[in-house]
Amino acid sequence: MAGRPAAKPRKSGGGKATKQTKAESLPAASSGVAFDSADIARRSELLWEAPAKPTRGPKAALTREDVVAAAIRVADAGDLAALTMHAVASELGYTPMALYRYFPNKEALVDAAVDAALGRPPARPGPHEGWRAEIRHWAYAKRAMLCARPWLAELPFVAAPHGPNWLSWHEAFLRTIAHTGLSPEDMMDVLSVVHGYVHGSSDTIISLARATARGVTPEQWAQAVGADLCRAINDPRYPMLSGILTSGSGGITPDSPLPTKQGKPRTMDESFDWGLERVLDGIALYLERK
Amino acid sequence: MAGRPAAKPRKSGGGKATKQTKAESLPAASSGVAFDSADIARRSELLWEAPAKPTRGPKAALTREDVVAAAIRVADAGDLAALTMHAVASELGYTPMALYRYFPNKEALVDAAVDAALGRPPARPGPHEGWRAEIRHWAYAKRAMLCARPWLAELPFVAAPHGPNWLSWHEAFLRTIAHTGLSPEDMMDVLSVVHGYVHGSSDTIISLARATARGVTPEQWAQAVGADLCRAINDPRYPMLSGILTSGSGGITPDSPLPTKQGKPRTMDESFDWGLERVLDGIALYLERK
DNA sequence: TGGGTTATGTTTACGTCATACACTGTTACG
DNA sequence: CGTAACAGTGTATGACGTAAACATAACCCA
Repeated sequence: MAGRPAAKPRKSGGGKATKQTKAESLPAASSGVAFDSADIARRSELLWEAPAKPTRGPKAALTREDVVAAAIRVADAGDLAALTMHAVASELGYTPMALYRYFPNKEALVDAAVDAALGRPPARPGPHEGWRAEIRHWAYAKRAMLCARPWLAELPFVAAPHGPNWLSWHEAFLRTIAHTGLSPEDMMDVLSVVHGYVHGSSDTIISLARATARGVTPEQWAQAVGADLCRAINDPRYPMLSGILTSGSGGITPDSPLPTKQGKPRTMDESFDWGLERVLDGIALYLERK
Repeated sequence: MAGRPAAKPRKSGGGKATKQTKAESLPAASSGVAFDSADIARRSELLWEAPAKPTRGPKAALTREDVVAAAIRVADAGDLAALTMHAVASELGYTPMALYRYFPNKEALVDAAVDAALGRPPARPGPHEGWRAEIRHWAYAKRAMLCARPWLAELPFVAAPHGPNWLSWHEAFLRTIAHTGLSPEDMMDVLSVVHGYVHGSSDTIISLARATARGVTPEQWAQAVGADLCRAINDPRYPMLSGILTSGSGGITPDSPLPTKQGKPRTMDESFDWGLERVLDGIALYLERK
């Protein structure tokens, strides 16, 4: 029963991805992110080197780009757990092992899919509106990108290999502060603080984005997360949290109001803006002092 | 061959964890983090409810705390991928299935291990040194905690269930700004911006911490990451990055200098401090304006 | 035009993982 | 002492990543 027609796509799954509705199985990241210095280097290598163009064998039916696009489609439709070799292969109508002709292992495929999914950074806003408006523009775009592809945020935020798009986002940021007179070290640190804030403070909205993508209404989601937090209320160990949560504000809210007390809790976007403005103020102060 | 003595630990592995030296297999988080509103609620439930104390059967040889402690030991010794039911069980000298008497599934065990691993937040610094020093203290402690247990940072940063320790860290933060006169909304947003910055900007040092925990010297690590970034040099698509990287600063550096050009690149701790001061400046400015 | 060579996709198999199920033995209440 | 509830075990199942072997297809050179 070995290899019948071969080199002919099987069209197994029927075309579309298996969808992997299997719900969640694992609770956590499964790591595997390489940290040996050699590993980091090897992983990046694959993001940059062009595939060797062979001339002898049969023509490849796919390209790396095809596989990456399929992987992104699968992850978009499900989540990071749905991104299996089987799912990607059947999305394309091939067997899982076919993918190994394009990527040496799953890690390499995911690395490539991640970089491709980052996409290009936003174009600079019209005329020169100043660094502040430009950083804001960049930060919103980054946040929107993560919300649009919540599975990217499922990746551990430890250093991943830096692909072309990853570098583009950083490059785009640096352009926003190119004319501020900052030293190279300062520029990198400004990048780090803004990038860090955007990344680190987006978890809640990303969680919401994921939930809504699965049909949970924002109200249901807020209810669940709120109920979770409200466990702290009346717990003497958490007097501050308790006070804030019962004050009618400070709750986690989607765009619609939360079913807590009165008050006007901020939406998540408003909270993000608020924090971003603090960060920008801090940077502005530094610029003034120089 | 079914169940011979039963209810007697097997001491299978010999005592210590299998170590799971298998290196990395998966490149990425495997998600599984629950996002249905019901799931979030159910997961938190397990973090708070005390296990039902039965009275009829034989005494349980372990407690949830024992299992959690073993899980943390396993994760500490390896990484998040090493944290398998098999590894935890054999760390304790039991079969994998024994753990299911304590936790309904792996997700619940990991949730519990994560909260336990967060530990208690730091004590407030001596006398009242002002909110700024207190936030700094908190931020350093959080960062140190993440570096000490890099596997925590492998978890996707999307909202996880909020256990007792998680709430304690937040509670401790709120105490640092309790006397600043901020509104509840502002307090939550200050928390969010600092927490977001600390979390989001720690990826590099956590990556380094992981690498060094595995025997990679900081120099080797910096070399590898630097070489990765340096791919951008001379690439016309990244003029800004290129310029910064060749300027001899802005490179990613451990505590020791990087083998780039001259200049005095900041250490990662210095960069973290720098960014944190910007954030604090922004908050201070807001306080002044009120 | 026809072998040799090499790359392609498939089949099969294996090891790891989480975990369902059935089982044996244990405990303490009635 | 019986019996019901529970502890830990063995086995099995299905998903996953991927190694190895294979059958085919395209190209090269003769």
